[in-house]
Amino acid sequence: MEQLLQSVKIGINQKIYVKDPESSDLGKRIVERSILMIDEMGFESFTFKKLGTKIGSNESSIYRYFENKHKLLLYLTSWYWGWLEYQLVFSTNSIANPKTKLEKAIEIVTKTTVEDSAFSHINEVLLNKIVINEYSKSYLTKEVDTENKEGYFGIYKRLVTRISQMIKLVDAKYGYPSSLASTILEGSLHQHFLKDHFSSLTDCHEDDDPTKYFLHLVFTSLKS
Amino acid sequence: MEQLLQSVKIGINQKIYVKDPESSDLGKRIVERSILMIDEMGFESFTFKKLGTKIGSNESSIYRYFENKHKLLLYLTSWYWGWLEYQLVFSTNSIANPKTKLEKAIEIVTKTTVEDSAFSHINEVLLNKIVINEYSKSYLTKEVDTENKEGYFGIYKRLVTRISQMIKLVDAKYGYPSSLASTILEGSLHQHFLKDHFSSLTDCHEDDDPTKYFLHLVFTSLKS
DNA sequence: AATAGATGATAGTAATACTATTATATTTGC
DNA sequence: GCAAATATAATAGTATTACTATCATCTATT
Repeated sequence: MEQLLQSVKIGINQKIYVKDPESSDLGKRIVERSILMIDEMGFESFTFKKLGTKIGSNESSIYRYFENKHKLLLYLTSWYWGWLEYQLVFSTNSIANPKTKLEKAIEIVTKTTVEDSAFSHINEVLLNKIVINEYSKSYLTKEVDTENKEGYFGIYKRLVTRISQMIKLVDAKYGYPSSLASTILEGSLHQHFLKDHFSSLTDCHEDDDPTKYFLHLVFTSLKS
Repeated sequence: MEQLLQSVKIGINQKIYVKDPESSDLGKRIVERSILMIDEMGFESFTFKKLGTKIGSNESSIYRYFENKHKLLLYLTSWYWGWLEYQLVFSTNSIANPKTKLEKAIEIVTKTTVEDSAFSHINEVLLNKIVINEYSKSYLTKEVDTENKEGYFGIYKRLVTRISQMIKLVDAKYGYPSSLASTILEGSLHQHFLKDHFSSLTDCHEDDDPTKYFLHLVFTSLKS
C-alpha cells in the first residue's frame, strides 16, 4: 500500500484550516509535533504557545494555519478518518460477497492501528490514540450544529454511511443499519479506551478483541 | 416511587466534594443552578464565577463545596448514575425471569428521562442531557487512572457490572458480557446524541428508538 | 453574650487564548 | 541580481479563567 499512498493526499474541508498545513514545512511540523504533544500531555494541557516553543516557532505563526486548537483537533481527526476511509475502500473494493466485505470493513475500523510509513510526518499510531481519547471532544460542544452544517464532520459521516451501506447489502431488512454502523465506530473507540483504563468494564483485553466482539455483535444481529 | 425516594439519598464518593452540597441550602443551590447552566451554556463556558453571580453567592464560597468544575461534573454525573442504578434495581428486583429482567434493565437505562419530582432541587431531565453531552469529558482525561483508583467512577462501574451480571444470567456462555453492558450504556448516550445532532448517522429518531435498537441488538446476540 | 462556623467581599496570581503591530527573513517574478 | 511579495518571528497587549489568600460579616448554637 505504501507506494500507492505516496501520491495520495487526504482531502480535508478547507474551512477547517486558515492555511493548508500540507503546503509548507512549518505546516507539516505543526501537524507532526501537535500529534506527539496532544498524545503526551492531553488536549486540555496542549497550547499553541507550548507547540511553538517545541517546534522552534512562534505562537502567532501557528495561528496563521489554525484559528484555534479546536480546529487543529478537527483537522487531525478528519485526517485520521480520511486515512481509515481510504484503507476501508481500498481493502473492500474488490470483495464481491457482501458478508465478506462487511467482515473486512469491521476488521479495518476496529483494529488497533499499526505503523504506516506512507505519510512521513504523521504518526498514525499516536493519531489513533488521540482519536480514542479526544475525538468525542470535537463534537460534544455547543457549536456542533453550526460546525456540522459547515461540513466539519463530513469524512466521519461518509465513513459511517459506507459501513451502513455494507450492512444493508448483507441484510436489507435490518432496521438499524445507521445505528449499527455508528455503534461499530464509536463503540470500537470506547472498547479500546476501556481496555486501557477500565479493564473490568470490558472483555477486550487483547488488541484484536474489539474486532472479535464487533464481528460477533454484527453478524448475530444480521440475517444473511 | 416518589414516596420511597423522598427518604433516599444518592450516596456519592466523599472525595468528589469538599463539603457535601446536600448538607446546606447553598450547596443545593449550587447543584440546582449548575445543572441549568451547564445544560444551557455547555461545560466549557460554564465557570464558578458565573454560577456565583446567578445564585447571588460568591465564587469563593462555591470553592468550599467543589475543588473545581471537573469535580462538580463528576458529582453531577455520579448522582445521575446513582439515580439510574436505583431505578434499575428497584424495577428489576422482583423479576425472576432472566430475559424479562434484562429487557426491563435495557429499557430503564436507554430510555429518555422523564420528570421525577422526588428530588426537588435536581432536574433529572436536564441532568440526562448533561450526561449525554458531557459525561465522556469526565473520563477522557490524563488523570483518569488516578481518579479511577480514587473511586470517582464507582457508581458507573457498578451499573455496568449489574447489567453484565444480568446478561450472564440470560446466556452464561456469551463471551462479551461486560463489553455488551458498556456498549448499551455508552452507546445509548451516543444514539441519543446522534438523534439530536447527526440524524443521518442513526435510525433512532423517536425517543424510544434507542431502547428498541438495543433490545434487538442484545437479544439477537444472546442465546436464551 | 460569646463563639464557632459558614458565607461574602476583595485582591491578587499565573496561565490561557487570543489580536495587533512591527520587524526580519525567504521566495519568486522580472 | 534586485524588488516586491509573501512567510515567519518577535513583541506587546487584552480579557478571561482558574484558582489562592485574607479578612470581614453574618448566623446559629451553647
